[in-house]
Amino acid sequence: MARRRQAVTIRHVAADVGVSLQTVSRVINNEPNVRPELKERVQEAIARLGYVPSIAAQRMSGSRSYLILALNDRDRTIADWRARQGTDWVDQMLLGGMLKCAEHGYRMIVELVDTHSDHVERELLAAIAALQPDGIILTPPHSDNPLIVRCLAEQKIPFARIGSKEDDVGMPISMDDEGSAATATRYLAARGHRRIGFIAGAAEYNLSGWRVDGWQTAMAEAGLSTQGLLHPGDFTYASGERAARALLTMDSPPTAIIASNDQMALATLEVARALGLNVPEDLSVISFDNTPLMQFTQPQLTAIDQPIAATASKAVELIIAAQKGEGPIDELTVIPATLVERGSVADAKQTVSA
Amino acid sequence: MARRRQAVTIRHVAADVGVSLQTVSRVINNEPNVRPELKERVQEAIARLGYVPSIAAQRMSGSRSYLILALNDRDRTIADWRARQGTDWVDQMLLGGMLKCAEHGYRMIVELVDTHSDHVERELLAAIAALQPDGIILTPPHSDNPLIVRCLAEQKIPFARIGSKEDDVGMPISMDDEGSAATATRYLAARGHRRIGFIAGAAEYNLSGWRVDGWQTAMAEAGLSTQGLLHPGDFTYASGERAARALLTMDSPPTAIIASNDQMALATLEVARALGLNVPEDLSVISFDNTPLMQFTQPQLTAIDQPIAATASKAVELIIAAQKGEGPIDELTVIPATLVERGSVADAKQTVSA
DNA sequence: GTGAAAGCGCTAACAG
DNA sequence: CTGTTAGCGCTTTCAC
Repeated sequence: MARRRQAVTIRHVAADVGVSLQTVSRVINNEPNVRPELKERVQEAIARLGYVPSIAAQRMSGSRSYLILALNDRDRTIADWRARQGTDWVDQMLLGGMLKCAEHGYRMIVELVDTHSDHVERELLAAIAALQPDGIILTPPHSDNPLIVRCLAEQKIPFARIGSKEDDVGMPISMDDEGSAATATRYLAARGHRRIGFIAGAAEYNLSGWRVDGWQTAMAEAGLSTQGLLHPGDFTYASGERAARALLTMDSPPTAIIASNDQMALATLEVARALGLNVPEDLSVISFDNTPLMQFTQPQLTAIDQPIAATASKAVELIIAAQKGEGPIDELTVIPATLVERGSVADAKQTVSA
Repeated sequence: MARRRQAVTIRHVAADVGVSLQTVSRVINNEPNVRPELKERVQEAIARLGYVPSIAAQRMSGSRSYLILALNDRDRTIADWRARQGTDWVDQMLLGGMLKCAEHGYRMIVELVDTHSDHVERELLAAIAALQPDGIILTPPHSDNPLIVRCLAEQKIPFARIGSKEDDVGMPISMDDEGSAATATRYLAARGHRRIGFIAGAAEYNLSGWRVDGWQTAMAEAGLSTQGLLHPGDFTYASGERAARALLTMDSPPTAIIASNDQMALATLEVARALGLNVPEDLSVISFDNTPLMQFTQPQLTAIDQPIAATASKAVELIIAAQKGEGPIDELTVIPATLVERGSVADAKQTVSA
């Protein structure tokens, strides 16, 4: 393979304009101390010559790499891709994150890391050493993985923690899990539901707990009991099936169920069907995440939409700001989630008791 | 921001073992001229110190960048992401391409380029100058965009052309569009269908034509006429709707329709419903692509599955091989596609005529 | 087989 | 305000 060299370098530009490399460098990086007139001439030459700085060289000389790593959990991500169930988490991250990166001349690289591996740190350090990214975006469940978080803190790389509320290190961004769970609960209560079941997500994800909290808060607000109405799950279809079956076969079963993700909501739909319950007439269902499938179920599912793109976009902004020396923003950023109304919720039937 | 430097460099390793930088470099790159015993000691030190070469530095000194660019059409990709219809093209590319990259120590960067822009070349050149990738994967419709192809050929960067059959420059890889269209057609013919309609894809994509070719070939084989059974489309739902309506309202309409992508198949389903036709009893439908949604339509759609992951994986292999100086493989690589049987195809009804 | 020297394209630090 | 100098970490020559 022929050794490929930069076609046009800072040198060419400098020679063309008749200034030093430094001046060109200053113009590129929008630094002060260049006369407007000169700056303009340099910019003209850059455009005319089609000069684009080499990221590798910029990184080498100790400046930015213009690279942001988006760290996702290896097993879960690959499983989602293989399953082809329409889970578009990565797409939404790219939509929000990558486009925001592009606005600032950055690139986003998706990196998969096994959160359970005993050498997470080594994997991470290797990626950092190889790429020298300017920032890292952690997604659940990495966002609260102490090994990863500590490792990054030591490296002094700005990092955003999506789905985390820990503000000890890094920049936490939550999608308002608690608030949106409460919203869903209130929405059901307003329709007359008194017994609202809740299927929790994997305990490994902190957001699972917040969703439960939101439900409990709203239930308490409405003066409703949660006794026996909470069932654990782990985000898988199978766990949703077990939970839904347990909830729907109990004495005085719930008339509405909130599932902590789409797969478990899908399972709930199926269990209801098997039990001869019509959705939404006999059972209202609300799911979390709102992946594309939710528009194609029978009936279409009312769901809490996770603002993944907006969150990823915000994460990139925070990183770039931190990188500019504006210091990491360690207060929690909350991106609001919304309830998408579809066809899986109906008013509760009139109770027989007076 | 503190100027971040490599924690452990080739220098540390060299000093640790007591050899020159050169020797360490040779070991890293698996080059000859290092005694096995020495090589082992160096490798041990690398592992112990946790040394990982800096990609930026490697690129700087004229070697590989270990970066592969996956070029997708900006508008279409963003539209798909925004629509949240479950189109998982990018995911499947990552699944196949990124994992294959990882096997070889490469990274894949997704890059969006507007194929219609009059400065495609400038955009492309800018990405190349900035990233200095070792190879580029072109996806439709970029794969046959003469501006892009010529530009890359001049840059002497190995590039794969997914969905192309042009072997003039670059490495073409097709997903057997013609063959799989023929497969679908034969599958329907074997079930007694004599009038099989075909909705073509956007003319801008060469593969649209190949799919038509495959259909025509198989129809001819079976001694069936294609007269009036071909209708243009452009991959959008709206165009599928128009085409399906035209086909189904003609005199002696088709009893089966093959749509060149999922959106148009979805539209066909809807038009059939509007026309009071039951699928599959009155009309059989086969779609192309097999995005996740196809499992959730009513009925589930029988579809030709596009082996995107396998294709992307192959593209990465070709690039890495070419990069190693094994020279570009310019013969067409064909990745076989398969027909996924679901519920949208039934035997043709007995014709009334004896 | 192994090592020393030079330089990739850029920026930080310092002079002027 | 502008230019000069000295590397960043690595690989390529080219000696030995």
